Amino acid sequence: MDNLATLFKEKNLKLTPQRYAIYKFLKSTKSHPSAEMIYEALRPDFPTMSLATVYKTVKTLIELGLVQELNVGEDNFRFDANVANHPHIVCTKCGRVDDIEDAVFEHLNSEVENYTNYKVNTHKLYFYGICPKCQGS
Amino acid sequence: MDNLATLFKEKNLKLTPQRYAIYKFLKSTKSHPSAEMIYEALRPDFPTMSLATVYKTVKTLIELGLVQELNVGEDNFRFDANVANHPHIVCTKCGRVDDIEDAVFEHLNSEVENYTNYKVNTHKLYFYGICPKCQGS
DNA sequence: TATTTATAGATAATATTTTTCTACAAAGAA
DNA sequence: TTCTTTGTAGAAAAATATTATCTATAAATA
Ligand SMILES: [Mn+2]
Ligand SMILES: [Mn+2]
Ligand SMILES: [Zn+2]
Ligand SMILES: [Zn+2]
Repeated sequence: MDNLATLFKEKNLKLTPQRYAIYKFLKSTKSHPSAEMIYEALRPDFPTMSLATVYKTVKTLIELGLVQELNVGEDNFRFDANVANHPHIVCTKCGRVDDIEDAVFEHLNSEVENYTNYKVNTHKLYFYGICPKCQGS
Repeated sequence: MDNLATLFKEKNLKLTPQRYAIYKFLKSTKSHPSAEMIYEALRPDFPTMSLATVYKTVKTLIELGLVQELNVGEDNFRFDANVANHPHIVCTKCGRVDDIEDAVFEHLNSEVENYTNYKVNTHKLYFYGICPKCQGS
């Protein structure tokens, strides 16, 4: 979090309270929130902060390589402060998005180069199923 | 294409020229067009057709199981008349979306169940890279 | 023929995200 | 400290993709 100030300074960006709070919140959660969810979560502490600030900030954080964007097929984006490429799973019943821990699929990139003439750089992998909580009900 | 008429009749849906043309176009192409691209492609033959009709028709086709929706991370959806679950690759330079032929990743669903408590039903897998044409330039 | 039903197209509405504008505050220079 | 520059928050408007509403029409049905 200290190198955060350094990184912002390097890019001539200001580490404002709003930016700091949004990044800290994303770092603290595994819920993969949308812009709206970030906005609601920080509203108690930042009642004057606008949704546009959330959007502008996550965009800044993405450009800095501090956050990645997930597109699980909803009508909005979700954000993740874990910038390593890792797979996610979406509960099709309640909508929650979880990490799949310890599962590594990086070998898929080179594997798939046998089936295409593309130069493959990365991939996005989303699983869909029913979460433990929804399996009960 | 004959069972198409039967299927529509079963569901009390009318196989209108617009619907037929949209489905036929999707069947004929491997370009994974967006609604806008479908609209533009059919405009010469259907100059009065509205974009709303394209949206309503692809939705209908999806409900019938004749078309699937792709979300490669752009600001819009793309559509595919190949409804089998198959992986795609996106050129990050020119934006084209191609099938990855013959590569099967269905085993991933059960494989990933070892790493999560979810009941896994399906997945979406998108690769990103540079297409042969863009590698040249 | 008369009537019902589905739908194309026009238009308005919705939702998400981006842009514009302005006042302000932090940082830097004098 | 004062002056000046620069970056940004927030408000509001705009842009974009998609969906819903409404009506005339044409096909299907009675
Ligand atoms: Mn994650
Ligand atoms: Mn395809
Ligand atoms: Zn659930
Ligand atoms: Zn390309």
